[in-house]
Amino acid sequence: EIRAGKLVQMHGKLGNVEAARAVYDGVVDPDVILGNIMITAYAQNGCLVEAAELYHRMMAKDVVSGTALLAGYAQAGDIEQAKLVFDSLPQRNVVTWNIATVAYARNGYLDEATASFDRMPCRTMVSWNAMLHAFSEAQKLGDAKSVFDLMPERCQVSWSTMIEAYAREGHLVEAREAFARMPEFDIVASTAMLDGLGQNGCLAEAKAMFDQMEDRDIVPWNNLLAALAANGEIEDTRKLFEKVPCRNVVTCTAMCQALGESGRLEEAKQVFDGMMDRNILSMNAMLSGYAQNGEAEQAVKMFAQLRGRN
RNA sequence: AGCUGCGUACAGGCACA
Repeated sequence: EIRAGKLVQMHGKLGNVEAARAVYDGVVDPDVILGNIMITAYAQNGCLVEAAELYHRMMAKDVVSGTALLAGYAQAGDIEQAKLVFDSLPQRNVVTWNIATVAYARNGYLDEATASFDRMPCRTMVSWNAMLHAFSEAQKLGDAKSVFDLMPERCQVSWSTMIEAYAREGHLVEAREAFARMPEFDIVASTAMLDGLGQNGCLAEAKAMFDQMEDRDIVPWNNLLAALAANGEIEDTRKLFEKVPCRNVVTCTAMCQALGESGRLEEAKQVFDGMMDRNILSMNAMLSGYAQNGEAEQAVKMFAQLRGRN
């Protein structure tokens, strides 16, 4: 039964709801946890009707069942339904409250998010981090700082969120200071710092930060690439692009965009054609490349393709 | 009772903005 759970979960994560359901249906007497995994699989893929139906049909439910359903509506941005579900739940725990708080914040209801946070019976580190991030996103630096200072304890997520909040408002002094005060190294915090430096024109410092990083994943590469491109250093951008160990859509889209903006349409096209998986954003980059270089016809074609995807 | 663990739900960095 544990293996069935893993399977259902895996199919759900890959977006294959039918396969998940098939495995679930093959289990004779599914227990609560398996049912919860199935609800999650539905919820994460936007199958909210099915998720709700399963929830209501399940004989044995626990607090996770309802919370998983709530998470589905929250993720879909359906605040109304999410609120209805939240109010109807027989039990709520701190995760339930966290999801409600984040759901409000993500959909622009910052006051409701704050109210939810304030009304929570108890808070975990996740609750505090979520609130911190909510203020950061809403560009309420002062509130973010208050949350950060009031938190009973801070983890790496807290620090990187705070650094990002500073950097996004251009408060590099504070960002650097927070970064220096962090107890241990963290890849995400370093990357946030690097990006902040790059976005605010401190190219040399961003480079230095990049060189200092020991375990870089793709994101710092992409950030440095963006910083170079924003500085108009198209040659260096191109050189760096060649060196990126395993490029992803973001890398290629940024490169394509930069090449288009600098009038190198042929190269932009090459990068675009070499991309493994294109999405709306990469197509949009190519489209604006055509548009900016007077290729109206190609631009229109790309636009048609882009619409075909929706 | 206490401690420890678990197959399930929640928070941080990149391209368009």
